[in-house]
Parts: sequence; C-alpha cells; structure tokens
Amino acid sequence: MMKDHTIRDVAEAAGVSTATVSRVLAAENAGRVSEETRRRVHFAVEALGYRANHAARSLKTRSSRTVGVIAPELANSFFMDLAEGIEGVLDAGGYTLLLASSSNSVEEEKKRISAFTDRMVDGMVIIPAGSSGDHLKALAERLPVVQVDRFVEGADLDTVVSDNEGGCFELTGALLRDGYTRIGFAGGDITLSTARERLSGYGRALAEAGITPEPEWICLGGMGIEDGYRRMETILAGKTPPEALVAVNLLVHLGVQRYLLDHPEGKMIIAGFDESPFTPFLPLCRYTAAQNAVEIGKQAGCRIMEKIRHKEGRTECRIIRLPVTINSH
Amino acid sequence: MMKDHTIRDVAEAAGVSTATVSRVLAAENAGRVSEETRRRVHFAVEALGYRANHAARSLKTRSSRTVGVIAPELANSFFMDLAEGIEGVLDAGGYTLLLASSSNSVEEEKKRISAFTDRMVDGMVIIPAGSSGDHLKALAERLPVVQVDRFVEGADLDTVVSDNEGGCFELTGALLRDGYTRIGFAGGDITLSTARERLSGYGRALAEAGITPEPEWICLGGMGIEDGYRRMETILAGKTPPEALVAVNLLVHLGVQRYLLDHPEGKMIIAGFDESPFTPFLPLCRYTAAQNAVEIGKQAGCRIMEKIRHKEGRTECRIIRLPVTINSH
DNA sequence: CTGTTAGCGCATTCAT
DNA sequence: ATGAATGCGCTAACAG
Repeated sequence: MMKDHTIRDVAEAAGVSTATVSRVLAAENAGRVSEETRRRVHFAVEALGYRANHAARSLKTRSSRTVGVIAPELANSFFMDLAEGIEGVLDAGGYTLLLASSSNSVEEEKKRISAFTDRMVDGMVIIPAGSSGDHLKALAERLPVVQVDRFVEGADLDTVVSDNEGGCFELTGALLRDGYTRIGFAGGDITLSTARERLSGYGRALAEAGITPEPEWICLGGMGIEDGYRRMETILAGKTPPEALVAVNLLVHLGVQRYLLDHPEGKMIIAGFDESPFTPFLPLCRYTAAQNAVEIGKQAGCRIMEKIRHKEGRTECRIIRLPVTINSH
Repeated sequence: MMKDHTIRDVAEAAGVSTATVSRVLAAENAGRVSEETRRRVHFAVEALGYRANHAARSLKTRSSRTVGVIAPELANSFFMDLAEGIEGVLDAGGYTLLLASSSNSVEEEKKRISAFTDRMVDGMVIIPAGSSGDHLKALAERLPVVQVDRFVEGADLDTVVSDNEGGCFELTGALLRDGYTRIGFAGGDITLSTARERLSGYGRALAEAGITPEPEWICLGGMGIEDGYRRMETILAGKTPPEALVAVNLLVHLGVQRYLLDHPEGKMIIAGFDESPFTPFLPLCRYTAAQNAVEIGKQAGCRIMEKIRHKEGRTECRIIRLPVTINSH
C-alpha cells in the first residue's frame, strides 16, 4: 500500500522546491513555470501517486472548491434532478458538490448551513425549507448564494425558479377550454412561494374567464400525499363540488387520485403541476405542467460558479424564470 | 458582521491557553479540565460565536468527522431513502454525510472515492456502480467501508442488502399459488448482484414447483424504464408468451406496464420487486416485494459508525440481510 | 523563472 | 489541571 506523499516528496522527486510544485498544481493560473519544470513535476506527481491534502489547502486558501446544496429532502426526485443538474455544471468546473437535507425544517437548514460554512464551501445553492429568509440574507453577505425552486421573503438573492404562475395559468386555461367551469384547486402550503404563485395563476385564469370560484373549491395546507388525500375528502364534501381540479404538485395530485381510487363515486378531471414517469397511469389526469428540473439545476450551477469565480459582491441579483411545458394525457 | 474568531481569541477571552480550549472542545473525551475552566471556555465560545476551523482540525487529526456516500444516481428514491436512513444515524453520532453520484459508472465511482479520500472522510458507504470491486477492496484497506444494496465480487466487505433471493422466491411463489404456471422474468443487469439474486429466487421457485420455464420467458439486460419497455416487446414476441411476469425492479416493472398500456392486447399479471406510492395505479400489478430502504440505510449507518469508532481493522466482515415484505394489490 | 520563509488554526506532546 | 512549543501540508509573499 502506497503511503501518502506530501508536496515535499514531489518536490524532492522532481528536484524542485515545494513552491514550484504548488505553482504547477495551482490550476492553470499564471504561475509562471518553465515547460520543462512543469513536465518534471507532473511526472513526479504521477510516479508517486501524489494527491494534494485538501485540508491543508483549504486552511491556507480559505476555499475548498466545493459548493453546498441543501434540499428539503433527499427522497424527492424533483429535488434530486435539480441536484444532478447542479452537479453536472460544478463537475465541469472542477468543483465538488456537497449535498445535505434540511428535512423541511428551517432549524435543520440553519444547521446545515453552519456545517457547510465550517467546511468552507465556496458557495451554496439552497432550496429553502421555509419562508423566513433572514438567515439566508445574512449568509449571502458572506458568500455566494443562489436559491432555487422557491423564493424567500426579504432577502433579494439570485434565484432560479419555474414560471409557476404562468404554468398554473395555462393548466387552468386548458381545463377551461375543455369546457369546465367549476374548477377547484388542491393547493398547498402558501408559506412556500411555489404554492402561492400557482394559486395565483389558477386565480388569474378563472378571473380572465369571468369565473368566481366557490370558496370551498380552494383547499390549502400541506404538500404531501396524505395532504392531497384529505384535501380531496374536504373538497368533495362541499355542496357543489367542482368537476375538475388543479393540483398544486405531484404529491398532492397523487393523494387526490388515491382518494378517488378509494372512493370511485367521486368523478373528477385533474390537471396537475409536475410530471413523473408514472403520470400515464394516473387515470384522471388530463394535463400536466412539466418543470425542467435538470435545467433549473444547470442554471443555478452556472450562476453560482459565476459568482464564485468573479467574486461578485452584491451585484444586482438576477432572477431566472424557466418555462414549464403543458402536456395532455 | 461578526469576524471569524480563532481558538486563540477564545483562549484570551476565557483567560486560558489555546491548549485548554482545545481540551474542552475536543468532544467529551477525558481531556481533564476543571469544571470552572470548562465553564469559562464554554462561555467565551458562546460569547464570540466561535466555530472551530474544520480544515485546521482535519489537517491535524487526519479525520473530518464525515462519511461519504456514493450512489449510482441521485434521482432514484430508493437510493435516497437509503441515504436518508444513513444520514439519520450519522447525524445522531455527530457525523456529517457527504453525498455524491457515480452516474452508474465505475470510473466515476473511482473519481468520487478519490474526492472523498482527499477530503479525509472517516468512512464510506457505497452502492457499487458495477461488479468490479478491486478498487473497493483496496479502499477498505485504508478506511472503513460498507457496501449496501449490492454486492461486489472479490472484495469481502461489510454489506447490508435485502433478501433478494428470498423476496423473489416469494414473489414467484405467490403467482404460482394463484395458479399461474407460465411465469416469465423481466430481469435486469446480471452484473449486479441484485439482479442475479432475484433471478435465482425466481428460478428456485419454479424449480420447486417442478416447472421448467421456456428460455424466451426470461429476458435480461438494462434496468431502466426503457429497458423494461423493450423487454416486454421481446417477451410477447415469443411463441407461447407467459401469462404472468416477475419484474426485477420498479423501473423495469414500470417499463413493462407502459408497454402493456400502449399495447393493451397483451394481457399479463405482474409481480414486481420494489414498491412506490404509485404502485396502486399500476393496473396489472398483483404483488410487490417492498424493501425497507430506510432501514437498510440505518443498518449501514450503524455499521460504518461502529467501524469508525472502534477503528476496526480487518475484523471479519459482517453481512446483513434484511427481509422484504410481500404485498398484494 | 524558482527557492526561502512564514504562517493558516488547531491538537498534542512535554513540562510544570 | 494547565501552558508553551511544535508541526500537520500547503500557498503566498518576498527575494534572488
């Protein structure tokens, strides 16, 4: 087994000083070194199987060539598609991704942020767990931050999100064009910007059609499967239940369909935000608004890399909105 | 904005030496310090908002209190359930999880491993991307390693996996008890231990029932949705297609059902390994074998923590097999 | 273009 | 029980 070599070993093997080795290895920056020396150093590195000590480098440079990503949960393919999009960009830029879960809790999110700053990540991409963003604002004073998928109040940060309002407007519009007028909204947690924006798009579509929805057609709350299930129960309990429904996200959509599967007496046409490989099997699903999660991730990855590279201070923060695709089934 | 304080600042504020601060902060080990001093140090730490420099500590101790997890892909809820199981255990033990994707490539896996060792992770949990495991074996010489979900050849490593053989035996048995005798197997990549073991369980069930499957009932290959789709095409093209089918995993299962959705003339009852919240909507699905991914993760987390704590050298490696649950639909 | 030197912040002997 | 001194491996001035 090959002992761990240090930069000094490489220096000796190549017959140069450690500073020279460091210059050769320090990226393709302007560390002026003769071609011959460079070659010898590289050779020694190969021969010894040298790997730079990351901790020592970080200690010295106060940078770790990593960016931290915090998602509300790991077991959510939308978030992970996002993460993979980010990872691709970072990889290409020689950066490594650190991934952690906030378990949908702002408290946990704060802990993760601390863990990441302790590890001297050069930047962070965050899918905020909640709506309070003071800690994110404070964080952004210290290092590059990009928020994705969701907004947070009171912190103007670089942001990459889908066009939730427009998407839900279209989704609702598709149902309207099919002739439905009594359209409900199986909504979500309005402390999340996504849920608010989607509700807003739904509302605008109805308004433009001159329709005033019954209050009991609109049902808000959590955004999990169980929430969708109970939400459907509530909506069907109204006097004049809607004949069609817009679901705020995939999980609520799934819960809604599960309820309808268990209680087939309730008929309903559904247009749902988000898509999945399983969507073709959801019997009541008529339309979906597909987000391009990987692309969101890529954009976020590019943005964070830009900010890191150019050490952008508080430049005006950019907000990127990506379109969604309406599909019919 | 609060400047970053060092251990020296804390020492001064508390009127002690840096060595003492270090002793107080170095976990709850036997660093003998008087209660009074300890109190003063803690107070100073709080007052200054001191956070130890992780890089410096790692450089000195050659440990980072992190464990790396490598999954073949992030956007796979089975792997991420696993990861969350691991994370829970690590968290409780004061360790941090680093997560990376090998993109189903052994080459990428090697790169990730290097990135992790560079970062001085104290141990690694790996879902192997392929069947070649020399690099894993070599890795295990250097630090604690646990492989999960899948086996790798030629490296005896600590392992946590589901009872794939038994699960598939039961799954097939359930179909047999329903009276089906012509049962096919929409299998997967037999370089993966999971696919091999499941095939084996299927074979044993048929053998015990005295049934010899037609060769064309068994179809192997990739383990994605598209693979399942094409696999179904192949299986139905045989002279005497089976009347029921065991699907090696969720993705192949999904692909199979998608084919059958597009070609309703093919009838088929399906028993599939793995489950998902969408399973109730798969019309042809009769049985599933549900793995407890979170539990696998927990076990793996516990095992890696044990090995790290006790600096277990090459103790005999333990293989943990977790049962799966057969559900009918 | 290259070598010498001086820390980065911490844990850890070795004294006391 | 505590302090002083040393060095982990690396990069960044500063010289030459």
